[in-house]
Amino acid sequence: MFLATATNSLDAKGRISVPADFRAVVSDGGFEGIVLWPSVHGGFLEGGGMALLQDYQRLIDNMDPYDDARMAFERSIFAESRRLSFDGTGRVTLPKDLAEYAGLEKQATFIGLGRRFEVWNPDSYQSQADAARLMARENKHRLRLVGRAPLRAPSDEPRS
Amino acid sequence: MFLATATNSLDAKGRISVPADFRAVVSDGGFEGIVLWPSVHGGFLEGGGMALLQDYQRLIDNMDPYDDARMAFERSIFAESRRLSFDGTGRVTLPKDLAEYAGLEKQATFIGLGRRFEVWNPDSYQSQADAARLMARENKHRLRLVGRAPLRAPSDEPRS
DNA sequence: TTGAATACCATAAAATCCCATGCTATCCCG
DNA sequence: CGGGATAGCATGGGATTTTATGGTATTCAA
Repeated sequence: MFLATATNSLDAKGRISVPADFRAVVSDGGFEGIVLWPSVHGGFLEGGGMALLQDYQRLIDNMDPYDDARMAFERSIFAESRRLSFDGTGRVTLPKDLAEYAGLEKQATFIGLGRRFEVWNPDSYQSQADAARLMARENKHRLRLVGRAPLRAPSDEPRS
Repeated sequence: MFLATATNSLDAKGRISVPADFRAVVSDGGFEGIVLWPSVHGGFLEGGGMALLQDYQRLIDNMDPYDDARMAFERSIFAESRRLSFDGTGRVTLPKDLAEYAGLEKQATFIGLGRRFEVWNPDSYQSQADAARLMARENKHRLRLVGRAPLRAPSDEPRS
């Protein structure tokens, strides 16, 4: 699972260290590296290991061949994504167009989001994070762990 | 289940012993350590084992992919949380930013809350606990309603 | 041959491992 | 019941390894 956030530097050759925790996660897909693509949600990158891509593949296989969403999916993820392998010390070289798309220059922030991660310009991310925190607080009631929760009155988590 | 509370010391390197009871609980997720994140409810930390995070993962997986709240949760839970593994004697190293967020210096109090736990500055927790007790006393008449199931339980109706 | 991409080496800082010690609760046996 | 042995726990410090990052060499192709 991709967790935590870390900000690392891009060097003159466009190389950047992938956080060690993330490297440990992607080692399962059989490919020593990550996959990155420009996000359809905004000016940042999304990524994961090969295992994630295989999950998406399986998802798409189950969609109707002429479903619009399917084609959008195929185009926006598979067609746009790059396979970047680690060098000896766990860095990848960021293709120029991806760096440009996400506005990455000196540094980049890796954000762990469970199954996948995102790569942001550090400054742009800050405001995102603040907004997310606010919204999470306002919607906290939706995070109840109903699956394994014992039978109890519908009051909120006993945050005492 | 995380139960009871314990106060342990932070050493010069930022290490702190996780209460032995808690260590026994988290061993299930396959990862020998805990996960901690800054609470959105106040200046303290929340934590649990990997199993708890997997529960959240499952919950989020079932939300609409385009739901704004979903992204907010991903960002405020996965992105903010840290995976801290035990050393040989059951300690973890508290990242500086987390310690700072919760105002932890010499000591920290672990509070078991069943499925998860919290980590507080001992002083803050004390005053918070006092306030909670006071509020509980002032509102004790409301407590009668809390334990009750929404559709009335067979045992607790006075049945005049 | 020149440029770009890739592999290899070096280093400082940070995280991790490993061993030692005092304390406390528990057990066991007289 | 008592007192010593024992095991588990919290804590301290030094040694070792990993990580992030910079630079240099080498390969490959145009």
